[in-house]
Amino acid sequence: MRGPAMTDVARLAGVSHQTVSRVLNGHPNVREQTRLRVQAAIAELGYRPNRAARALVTGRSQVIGVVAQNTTLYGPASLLAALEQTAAEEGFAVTVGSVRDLDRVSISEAVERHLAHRVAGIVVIAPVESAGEALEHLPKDVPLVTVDGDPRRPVPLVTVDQVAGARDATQHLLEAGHRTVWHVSGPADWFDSAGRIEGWREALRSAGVEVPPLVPGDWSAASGYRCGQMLARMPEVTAIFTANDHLALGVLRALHEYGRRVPDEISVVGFDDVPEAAYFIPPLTTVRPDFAAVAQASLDLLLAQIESGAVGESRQTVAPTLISRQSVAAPPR
Amino acid sequence: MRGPAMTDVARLAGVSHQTVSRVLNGHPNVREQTRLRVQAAIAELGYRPNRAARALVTGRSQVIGVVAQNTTLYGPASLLAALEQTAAEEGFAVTVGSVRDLDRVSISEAVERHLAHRVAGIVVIAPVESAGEALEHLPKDVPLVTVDGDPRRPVPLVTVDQVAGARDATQHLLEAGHRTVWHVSGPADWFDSAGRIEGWREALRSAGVEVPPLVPGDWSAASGYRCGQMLARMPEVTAIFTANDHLALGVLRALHEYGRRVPDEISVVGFDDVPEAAYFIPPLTTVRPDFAAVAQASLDLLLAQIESGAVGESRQTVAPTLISRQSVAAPPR
DNA sequence: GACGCCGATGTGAGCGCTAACAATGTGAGC
DNA sequence: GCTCACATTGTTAGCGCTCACATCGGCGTC
Repeated sequence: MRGPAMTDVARLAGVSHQTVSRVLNGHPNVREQTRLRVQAAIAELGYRPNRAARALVTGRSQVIGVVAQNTTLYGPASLLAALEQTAAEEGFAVTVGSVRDLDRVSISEAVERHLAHRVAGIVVIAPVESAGEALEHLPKDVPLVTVDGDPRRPVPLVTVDQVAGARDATQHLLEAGHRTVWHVSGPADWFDSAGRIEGWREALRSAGVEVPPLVPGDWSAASGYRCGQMLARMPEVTAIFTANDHLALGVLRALHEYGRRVPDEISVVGFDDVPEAAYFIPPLTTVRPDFAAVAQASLDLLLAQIESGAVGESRQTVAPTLISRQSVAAPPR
Repeated sequence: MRGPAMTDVARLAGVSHQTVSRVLNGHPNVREQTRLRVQAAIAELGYRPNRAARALVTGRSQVIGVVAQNTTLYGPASLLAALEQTAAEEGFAVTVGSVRDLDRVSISEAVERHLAHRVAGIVVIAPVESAGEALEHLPKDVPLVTVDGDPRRPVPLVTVDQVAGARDATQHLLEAGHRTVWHVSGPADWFDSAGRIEGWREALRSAGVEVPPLVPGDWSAASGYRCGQMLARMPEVTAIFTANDHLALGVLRALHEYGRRVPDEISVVGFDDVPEAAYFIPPLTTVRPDFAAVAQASLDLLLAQIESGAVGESRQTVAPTLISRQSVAAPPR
């Protein structure tokens, strides 16, 4: 019942199994004619090399493990998909090890599970404070890259340039003529949140503008709605930058309920550019991170580590793009 | 550099490697005292069994392959996450093999890739017509379950009861007093679409009500917007059931632009209950599929096949729930 | 007290592959 | 014609594990 093995192919092609192995791995010193014969035999038998056997002998499988928490959120889901796509192009499979919490124990366990499978490398999507510590106490002998992780830790890191994105968004609102910009943030322990807050503050400060108090949310439309209910009743608020699009959606609804028109009275800018953002009421101006680029960069870093054997420490930042739609206008006079 | 192997543990515990194996696999005939000694040795060395070696000798790894197309969409992403969660509880890892198109060649390739890794079973998320054929021509010797696949094919299948969900949605609108219900559908080649269309038609027919022409969309908010622009200009339209929430979002925006108030003039019901649906303007009444239940059912079916060795043929249907919010009201008089 | 039985443990083989080395064949160079 | 270098192919030995079977005691039984 088991499929054909290398020896079966070898027998059919009239060569040794080692020659079959050489053909499979693109070894140079194989005569063209032999190669063709082997390939014909492979095709005839429908032979597929057994990855498990290869992994056993080489000590590494062509699999990359991804550790992530909530792959239902738009960001992580997009990233995961992009990672999978990119990995496939490089001949790697991806296994997901999702995790209930991003604390030290959970992450260690997920990583250990991946190690048991002898993955070639691990990508940890570790966007929160609590994950940072875990990463420094991991086995050092496996290639590892962090995505959206702690910028201060000495671990290879790829991340969207949150600060730049937030600065762009805030500046965009200031340039539209607003005296200042309010910010509905993500959860306090997320680096993404922190970066976006920093970019927002930076933009306001360098414009010499008063920095209003932070309005803390938690990524969800629900919390955006709650924050929006508050902001809607403050007449001095004319511009809001939310840490993601779903927060913006909640804010938009609250503003709508309070009869505050967007963008005539209040302008709103989001972050993420979820596919539906263009169909919010009104269409949302937002900042689009390039998940494909993040995935590519992560994989490049990982593959470099895998090939060199050295554990790197570089970090890469991917710049996001401001997508201008109709939720921003000049403030009412 | 390689971690400790079974023999290292055996040596430390003063037993044979086979006894270690027995402890690891929970074999009954091991003396308690021996078991403890072995476990102590495992802990001391930080030993992790090499899955690749086990996969090699057993011919099956504790991995489940998932084939899916677009894991960025809310439905597939949720399903994947649920599948991963459930599999982890059963001691299985999940590898994703995403696929550009759901045609026969792409699916076969993805399945073959999984087979090369000797996965224990495969879950194919195959919601479109073109995938159906591929599934009948797959190797029969690997446990396989289809999710949201072709109800007419003789393949194990788990699916959300689209028909029932759509019927509920439509009936809900009829009960609110609407004379009939229009439907913005998903793409024609998706089974989900077909089921929802069927449920909608069924509900209308059994209420003895005229069935209006179908308005075909493609899941996206963009197409919902286009359809909405058309429906907004038809005074006789008072109730719309859209095949998913994003379509509904597009429809809502179009209606808003045309000044048609929801739900005062027109009621709208969606499908999926995306987390933001409660924060649409107005909050969307929708149908919530139970992804966790689908994942559980798929895995149960798969594990049953894995254990029995037989390729099953059962199918399971998971009933969705209507979530009532504010986008539905009685029609204007 | 010899016998058989059963629970606990050890032994040897082999899963399918790659890495290292050995053994050919082939042609250039003298 | 013979040697040497090099390209091509074969041989052997595991990788770390499980499976099938062998072995070893201790127990109850007659």
